[in-house]
Amino acid sequence: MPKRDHLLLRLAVDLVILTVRDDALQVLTITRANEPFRGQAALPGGFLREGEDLLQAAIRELHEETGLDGHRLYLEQLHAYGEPGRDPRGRIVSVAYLALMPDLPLPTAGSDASSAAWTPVAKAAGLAFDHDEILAGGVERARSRLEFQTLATAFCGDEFTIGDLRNVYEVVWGQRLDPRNFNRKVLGTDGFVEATGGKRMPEVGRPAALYRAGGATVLNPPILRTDKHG
Amino acid sequence: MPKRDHLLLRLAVDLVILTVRDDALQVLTITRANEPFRGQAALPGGFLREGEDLLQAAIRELHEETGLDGHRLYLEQLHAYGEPGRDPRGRIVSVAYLALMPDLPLPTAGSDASSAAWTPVAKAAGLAFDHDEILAGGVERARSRLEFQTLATAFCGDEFTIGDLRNVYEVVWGQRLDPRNFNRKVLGTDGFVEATGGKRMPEVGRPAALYRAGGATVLNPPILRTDKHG
DNA sequence: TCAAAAGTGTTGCTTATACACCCATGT
DNA sequence: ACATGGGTGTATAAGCAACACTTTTGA
Repeated sequence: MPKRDHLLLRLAVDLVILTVRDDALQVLTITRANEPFRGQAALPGGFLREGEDLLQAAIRELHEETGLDGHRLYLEQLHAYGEPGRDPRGRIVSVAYLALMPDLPLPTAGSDASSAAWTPVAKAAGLAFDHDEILAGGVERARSRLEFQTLATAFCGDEFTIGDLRNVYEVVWGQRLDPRNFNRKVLGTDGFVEATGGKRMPEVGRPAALYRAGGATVLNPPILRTDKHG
Repeated sequence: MPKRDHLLLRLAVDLVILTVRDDALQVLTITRANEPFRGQAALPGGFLREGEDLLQAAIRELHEETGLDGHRLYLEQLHAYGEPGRDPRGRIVSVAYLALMPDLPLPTAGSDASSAAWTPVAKAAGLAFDHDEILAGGVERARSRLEFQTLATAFCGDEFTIGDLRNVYEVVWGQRLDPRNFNRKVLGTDGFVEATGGKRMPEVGRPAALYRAGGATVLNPPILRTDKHG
């Protein structure tokens, strides 16, 4: 058997970690401490280890970079990138994962050891490697997922108002939604959210009922972007 | 840097090649000539080579197994599988690709060198490795794609009737569709199909107009499965 | 003339959208 | 009182499923 059938390579797992923060869709980036691309922003990630599944590696990297428990976050595989020249260090294939999380204070943030920072997706150009492309794929996946699945709740904390949820949609899609119709769509979908019974006082205006994420994952009927079709 | 950060592995590309044949959704399987799983059915695939992109590898494997030009087929990446124990030969991560093609005679079929054969998806249990799971993922992706994209035409030849196209949907979804409504949906979607001007005589009944694939890829409005929501 | 598949018209139900309107709070 | 966001009701429009009906062929 020819040698070329036995190409050995390393496998990286890169993370597109998204949150909604300050009314903007933001992505967690790190500043590279080593060459190549030293000092440049990049997506967090690392190499697959022995005896480790891809998802396990994604959860581990997520924990290492943010201190968060990846088991409790929404995490899905995005795409594999394997262009020969994509990493100057050699032949490295990357499997990208998408993580969605609420705007929590990062446990490792503030420590000198961590260079993780939130960057608005709209300003996150010029990432290292092919991470611009990976980020674009992750953002588009998230946008699309909101249409057909209930995971907008993954951007919210344990308790949230319908207004919070609507804000997630508006920020992720970059599009205004009718608050009244949105309300009914969400409450009319069994298992999307369930009332906690509590209320939250806004700075101004009527108190809003609080909800937590329901058991459903598919969103039927879907909540469609109107400008979806180019 | 610890050694475990430098795990070397091989990367395989496996293909879920689907067609509609004899009114059934069928998948191309090969019979394994070597251990492990010698003599057992499996999805076609092979190892990534030096200097080769993942998609290039998929196109190459497709050509080697079927003799077909992968550049002319619908081909998309499905998912990466990396469970440590998935391949007895060692640490092998597999990236699965989905290919859709019309029911053409395979150029390599019939030759002793090739063990490629069409197997109805409904009967394709017990494949080698984790290929049952990969196949299931590919089939579900194809079913879902038909709802929102125009690629049902990828299952048809250069020229086809609306009835042919409807048969693709019915077979892939395992669901009957109203011929009259289907007709209007397809013809009412700009760029889905364009008339060639020709007609085809069926064995019995009125001749049907012939069409070829149009330029559109997104299907707006979508053609939805009714039983979609479990 | 009949069977079978292609294709058109129409009806009525189901949804979505747009927007009028009311509710509950802080200032 | 009024500004502000939360929430309900409703009319109009659009979409789709169901099905009656016509067309075009071979036998």
